[in-house]
Order: sequence, then structure tokens, then C-alpha cells
Amino acid sequence: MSVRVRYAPSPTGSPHVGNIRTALFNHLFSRHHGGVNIVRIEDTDRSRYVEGCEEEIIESLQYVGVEWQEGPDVGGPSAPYRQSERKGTGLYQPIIDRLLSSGAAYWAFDTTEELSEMRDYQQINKQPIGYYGGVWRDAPSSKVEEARAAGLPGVIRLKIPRDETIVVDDAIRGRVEIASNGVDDPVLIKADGMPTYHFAAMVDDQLMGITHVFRGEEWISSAPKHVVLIKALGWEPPVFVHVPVIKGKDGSKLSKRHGDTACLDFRRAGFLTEALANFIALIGWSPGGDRELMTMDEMAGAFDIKGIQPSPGIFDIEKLSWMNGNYIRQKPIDELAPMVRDYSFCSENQAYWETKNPAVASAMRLLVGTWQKDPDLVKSAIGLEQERVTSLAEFGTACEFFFVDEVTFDPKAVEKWKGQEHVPKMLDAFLEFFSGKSSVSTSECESLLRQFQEANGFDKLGPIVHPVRVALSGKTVGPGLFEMMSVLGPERIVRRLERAKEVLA
RNA sequence: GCUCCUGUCGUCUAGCGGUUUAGGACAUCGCCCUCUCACGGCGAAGAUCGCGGGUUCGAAUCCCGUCAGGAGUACCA
Repeated sequence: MSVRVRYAPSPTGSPHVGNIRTALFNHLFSRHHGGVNIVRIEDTDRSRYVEGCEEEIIESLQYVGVEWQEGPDVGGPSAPYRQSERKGTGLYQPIIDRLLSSGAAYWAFDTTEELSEMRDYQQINKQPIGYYGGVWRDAPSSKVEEARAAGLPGVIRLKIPRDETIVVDDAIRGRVEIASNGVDDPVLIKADGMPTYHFAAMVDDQLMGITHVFRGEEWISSAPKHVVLIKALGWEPPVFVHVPVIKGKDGSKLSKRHGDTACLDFRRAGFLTEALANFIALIGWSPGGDRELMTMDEMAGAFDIKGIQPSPGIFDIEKLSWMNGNYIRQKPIDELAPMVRDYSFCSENQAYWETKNPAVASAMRLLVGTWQKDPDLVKSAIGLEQERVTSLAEFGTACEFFFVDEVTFDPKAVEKWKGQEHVPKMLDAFLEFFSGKSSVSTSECESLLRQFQEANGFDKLGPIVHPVRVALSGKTVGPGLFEMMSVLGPERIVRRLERAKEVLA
């Protein structure tokens, strides 16, 4: 039997990384088995529908590199792929009729007040809270007909059997047994006629031939309801794979107060597709052994449900950053440079940093502005910063000193070299060397500084290099000085040296 | 309250009854490389495998209990 899996988000907000991780597992699993991955939009709750959300879902999926063969955007043999549209085709009706006539489901006309009173009572009496039948589960058909004729708003509920053990087979945890008496009767069809998740998802999974259902762990407690439903319909349940949740640093479920959680925020923050995908796949999944840095192909090749951890994992942004830096370093410069340019140019990314850290946003704009005038300068600068940066966003601030007209001096750096005897003399000598030149090579710069070192009796290069670095970049840290000088070029060097003479005098 | 799930270094994890003085990675610290930072290399520290009982010649690995954390408990998904 060929594998068919589905990612079934509801369009209620921008997808969370945990959610997208489930989508990634679907992708990896279907690729591993040469199966089909389906995207299905679960939009049965009209009150929670968020406009534009479907686009964000698609974008998030594309960002992490998830591919699908059937979905609302590409169509497919099981179309439509939005539950609201599926409902419109009337495909749920015959199934619900079957359930009703076999007695597996029943109409219930409780009002919201009655339901909340019931829960209060259960709460006070320390009983399990939920709907276990009320007056409708076994009501005579005449009473139901009466209520329907009177036009009372009613729902259709699934009749969970009494005194039985419901078995849920979970591919990660194994066999889970639940006493049916603790499972309440779920609503299948709401008063507005829309199906609930419990009903629509199970029916659609069946109709779409889904073989494995990957979903969040939070679904495990409603899984018994799903197996009862499926059995009542005479179907074979799919393999359930309840993937563990992702938690924040403090151990609670990942949420807004942990910082970024929406998948697309990570793109805005400057994380590479490869890094995010690799990182989230490894929260909760391990290929076994010591493998960590993996391409999508490698992950798909190694993917196995047995490698999925049953325990929840914590999202560690530090490790993500390390991975991101790793992938950035691997990029050939011809690929990296345009990537940094596009990233920095994107107004959505700039807006993101504008609220998070305006200095980063302005550095990004400066990078783009400079690119338009002198792309080679920017490319070279990116090349020099490539190995000391951990996100696309950092290139702006890291390269900033290359692009500014006037460097910002780090007071501590100035403090250290200001007034040192050899400094003014050295600056003058170099000024003279660079004046009128049109370009310099790295090796020319190196020999210039080394000659000065020897001529002036310094046994180390430090006292020469450090003040010059401060003079040219304003900072104490950065790329190799000679490479930096070559990239800056004589013209900028001269201008900066002149200004530094005053500052460091 | 009720039900279910989970529990190996701070974090992600390897481990599937003996090859384990529990391995790797991130983070931390130190050394080396070196013009600084970073990269890279080497090394240190860090888990008596939640705890308590069993089973066994032998348990992180199997069983029971216990505690802790999490999830669900909607006409939301």
C-alpha cells in the first residue's frame, strides 16, 4: 500500500513552528516512502477564520521546503481540499445519515445554558466533565422528531459505547487503552450544519485514502473518539502518529511570550530554510547515532517514525543560530550575496527589525543602498563577514562600517590607542602611501604594515594592526585587516585615516 | 476534579539487558591557531539515566509503585 499523508491546518492564524514541524514530518515521511503529501485546509469554524491565513500557510510550507502533491492550490483527485467547500458538495450528508440510522449517532437539542449547568454540576460533584448523553442519547425518535419539527437548533453527537475499552494504536507510544466511560459524546455536526474536526477530518482522511495521520500530541486524548467513529463507519483506522509538542525555554508550551513562534517570523529574522528545517526536524526526531547537520534529502532518506521522541522538546534558539551560521558559511559567495541583498531589500524583513531593533533595519537599508551604487563592494564585504555571522540580518550591522561615510568610533577602542607615540606618525606614513592610489591588494597592505613594524622596532604586529583597525572601522573586532583594507580601497582608507588622525591624536 | 501522555548532562539527543568509567551536538570554561573577532583544532566541566522497590549473574534498558511535568476535558481545531 502506498503512503498517503496529509497536513491539515486550520486557518486561524499564522502557523506556528510546532505546527510546521508536523508538516515537515509529513513531507519527510511521504518522501521516504515515495508517497503522496496532501495539504487540506480545515476551515469548518467560520468564527475563527482569519483572512489571508491560507497564503501564510502556503508560504510557511514553502519556506521550510515542504512539498505537496495535492492541495487547495494545486488541486488533485480528491478535490476540493478545503473543508468548507467539501461541505458544500454534500459529501458529508450521506455519511451522517448512515450514522444516524444505524444508531451510532444521535440528535441532541441541549441549550448552551443547559450544557453549562451540567458542567457546573459535574465540577461540584467531582465527576468527569463532559457530555455523556443527557436526555437525548436514548431519547425516543418521536421526541427527536418533535424537536426537529419545532425547528430547535440541534447538533449530532457520536454515541460512545459504555463499559468498553477503546484501543488507540499510536505509532510512537504503542497501544493506548482508554475506558470508554471516560470519553464523552463529541459533536459531529454543529447547529449551523458544519461538521466539527472530529467528523470532517476522519471522513476526509478516509475519502482521501490517508494511511498515516501525523498530528500534534494534543489530539491523543480525542483519538478514542476518532476510532469509535471510524469503526462505526466500518472503516480501517489510519496509523496515528501523535508528535510531541514543542515547548519554550521555561518548559511551558511555546507561545508568544517566548518570542518568535510563527514560522514566518524566522524567515524575517534571517534564518535560512535549510537551518530551520534541519533544526525543527531534530526537535523530537533523531536519525539515530550522531548525525545532526543534514540536508532535506538526507533527512528524507533517514526518516523513520521510530526515531520520533515521545517526550516534548524545548525550542533552543541558540542551537538554531549555530546551525544557521553553519549553513551560511557553507554557501558559495555567489549564492550568498544575492540572498543577503534580497533579504535586506525585503520591506517585510525591514519592518520586522524596525520594531525589534531599528539599528538592524537601518543597517539593512544602508546595505541595499550601497549595493545599488557599488555591488562589488557589498559582495566583498559579505564575503569577509560570512564566517562571523549567524543570520542574514546580521550582515547589515556586520558590514555597516564598510559602507558608512563616517565610521562610528568605539570609545573604548579609541581610549586604548589614543596618544600612543607611534600612532600619528604611522597614520601619516600610510596616508602618504595610499594617496593617489586606485586600488591595493591584500598582500601590499600586509607588507606595508610589516615594513612599518620592522622599521620602527616592534616585535609584534599588534601595535600596528590594532590602531589601524580602529582608524578604519572604529571597532576592535572584524575581519582580517589586510583583507578589509583591500576591500575598502585607497580612497576610503585615505578619508578614514585623515579623520582618525584627529580622533587618535 | 477526571482521563491520557511523558521523565538520560542547562538544552537537543545516542543508547533498545552485558562492548558504558552513559556517547555526540548546542551553550559554558580553558588551551592552540592568530593582527582582533569569528572559524577551526584540542581539552575541561556537566546526567549515579525523576525517585523507590523488584526481576536478573548483570538494568538507563524489563515489571510494579511513587513523584514531577505536560496535554485534553468547547456546537475550536
